[in-house]
Amino acid sequence: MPELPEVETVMRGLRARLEGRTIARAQVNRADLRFPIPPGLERRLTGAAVTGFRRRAKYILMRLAGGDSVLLHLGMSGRVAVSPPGSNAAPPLHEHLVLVSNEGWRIGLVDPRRFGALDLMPTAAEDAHRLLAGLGPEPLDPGFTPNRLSAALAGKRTPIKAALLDQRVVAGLGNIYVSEALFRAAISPLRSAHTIPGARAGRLVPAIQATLEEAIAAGGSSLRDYVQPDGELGYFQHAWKVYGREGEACERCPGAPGCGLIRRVAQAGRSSFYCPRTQR
DNA sequence: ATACGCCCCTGGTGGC
DNA sequence: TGCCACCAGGGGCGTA
Repeated sequence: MPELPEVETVMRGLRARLEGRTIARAQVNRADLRFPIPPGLERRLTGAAVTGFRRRAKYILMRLAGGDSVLLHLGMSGRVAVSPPGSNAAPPLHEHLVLVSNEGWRIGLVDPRRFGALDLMPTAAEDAHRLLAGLGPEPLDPGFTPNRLSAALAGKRTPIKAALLDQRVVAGLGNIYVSEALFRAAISPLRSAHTIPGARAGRLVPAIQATLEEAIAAGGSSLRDYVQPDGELGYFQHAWKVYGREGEACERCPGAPGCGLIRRVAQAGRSSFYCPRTQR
């Protein structure tokens, strides 16, 4: 799915077409996503002025004049398709929500697997929403420090890979960027989380931040169904050092004697990629 | 509290 | 060409 960089890219695409505009038309085509789209959403959106956007973890929040916020989560396969006024291409399959702005831009939420979600809540209570309430720190905020991460990992016997996927520890990382950040920090995904606090956390925090910032600058990673809202592909997938590179030589040790090849292991049912020689 | 397996759902890919 | 197993960016739930 869209992880933090992809969600950030999608949020910016929505902002460019909807912030300061009005939703002229809203249509729900299919309500049974991860949980049902609230029955009142269509009516609440129609005619609403959009005042702003915010991202929290992998969630997008769209604020409406009048005090409500729409929560959008893309799940594994969700994407947003934005098309300009006058384009009359056939709507894509699995387009569950369509918005048309007062300027005629068409915004479709497409999600084949329907693991995504839409909800409606008062803007003042955004952070109290059950899906947002337990989230850990934003990795790109100043509050995400080695000390904060160390405190969250202290005493955890679980592998660092699983700990970083836990949205209560840090919010917004997913399977791709955890592998990439651990490579950058030269830490094995198999290492127990309680051994990270200290110097390793000092490497890991900037590694997570640099990985995410570079991915955002590249428009995210494109694979399977992810494209930016304007239809362009993100291109960070070309910068992956380990994800999806099983059997290739690690770029930190190509050709070196005893050079390890990138290895794939399953942890908690998800693939982790790492270089067994340089990641310890 | 914590950790793991399983489930939600559709589609793409590669092997036979 | 067809069929089938397996895999996929998330996350919540029940069970130990």
